[in-house]
Amino acid sequence: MNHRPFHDHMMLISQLCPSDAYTQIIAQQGEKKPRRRRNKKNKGGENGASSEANKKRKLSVEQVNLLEQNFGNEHKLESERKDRLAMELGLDPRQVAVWFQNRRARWKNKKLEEEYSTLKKSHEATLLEKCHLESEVLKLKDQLSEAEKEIQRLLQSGDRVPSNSSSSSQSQSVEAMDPPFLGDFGVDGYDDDVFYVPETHYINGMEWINLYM
Amino acid sequence: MNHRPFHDHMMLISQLCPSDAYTQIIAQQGEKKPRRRRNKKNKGGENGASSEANKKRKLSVEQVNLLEQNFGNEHKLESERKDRLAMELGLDPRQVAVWFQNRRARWKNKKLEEEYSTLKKSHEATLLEKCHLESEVLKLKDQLSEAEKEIQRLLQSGDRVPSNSSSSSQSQSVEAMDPPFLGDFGVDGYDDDVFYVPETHYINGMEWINLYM
DNA sequence: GTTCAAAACGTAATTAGGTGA
DNA sequence: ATCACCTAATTACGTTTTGAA
Repeated sequence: MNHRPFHDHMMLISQLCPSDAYTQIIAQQGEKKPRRRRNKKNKGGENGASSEANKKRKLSVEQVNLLEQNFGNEHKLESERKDRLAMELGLDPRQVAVWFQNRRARWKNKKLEEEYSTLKKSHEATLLEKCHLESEVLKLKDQLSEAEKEIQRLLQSGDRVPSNSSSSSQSQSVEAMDPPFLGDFGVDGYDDDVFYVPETHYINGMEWINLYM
Repeated sequence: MNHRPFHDHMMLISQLCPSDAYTQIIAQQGEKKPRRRRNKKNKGGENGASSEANKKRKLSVEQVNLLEQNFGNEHKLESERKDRLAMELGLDPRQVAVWFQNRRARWKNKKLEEEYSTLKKSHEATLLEKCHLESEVLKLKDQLSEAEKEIQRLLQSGDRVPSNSSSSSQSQSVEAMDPPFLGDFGVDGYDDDVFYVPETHYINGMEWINLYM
């Protein structure tokens, strides 16, 4: 065992002297919401705890638990909270800050993944609906052509009926409706005959709204 | 300046004995695609160049360039290549390996983001198509109902025409057509009277389009 | 079935660049 | 106009998983 080329020397000497370095922190700003920045002076003695020979990667589970808990409450970390946490955990405030930074980065990635799979589901559902609609369109076109045939038949069989008053010219107007909007987009195959919306009304569906909520 | 609390102690004790270790590598597997893992024996002296007092985080641009170039060719890194690269770059083979690992991780994230935006575009396009289809359906239903009305009119005005032979029962079948496929899926809202919603009226300001542009 | 080096994963820490008070 | 903090990218370490011998 121990086939690690370099490093592997002196790990986890762990934190020596946890005292000190948390002395001048905690007090000194009484505002409600400094909201951000400019909280401490904190120059001079940076650091402290853990000077020479500090190799301890990996925080303990309790430390991580507390950090996670705090992260759950609020992803941002004000100085006050940072210093309090650092003290409670026996860590350098800088470490706490770093932990939060990294945690936010991780969270962002995870969120991206979640959004991806959500979007994917949504996309698949929409594709299905699109299929439904396509077959619906086919069905309706079929029915329509049947109806047109029927009309032709009726007109021929009893061809002294003069009552073609209003809407018999529709069979032609099907292809020549003005597009209400969306003059041209990248979407092909809809360049003319877009969206219709003549005398009919209503709207339907609205399921798409779910996609955004 | 220099307010870095910890670390900064002996990093990279680095590679001593640079000799050897490239002796038994190169040869010895004649397969085309070992595909993964298990390439070399390569125990013992890792390392390469760059020795004492090595503070250098951050690889030089040339180093990164060469690494990137190699990564572009192939994301996987066989021991042979690793050792060759390490030698050329004056790095520890382990550093090269780590660099590749991290690079792969980065690449994965970037790919995710790309796929996300691709999927998103696709999704939006599909939504548009779906909208088109929905209006198409409305249009057809409108036309169909007009046609049905026309048929009724014709039947009534010339009501001694006995030629209702084949397809005159259609006026009812509008709502009761068997779905061509997709008997039932997880998609709700299509169970009955799909998309029709009789005389109601519409609206749709179409402001939703703003959500995508 | 066991072994074990490399891949994969998770995360700590550093650096650089940007921002606001 | 410095200072504290942020994001993003990097480097490296530690642990777990994996697959070929």
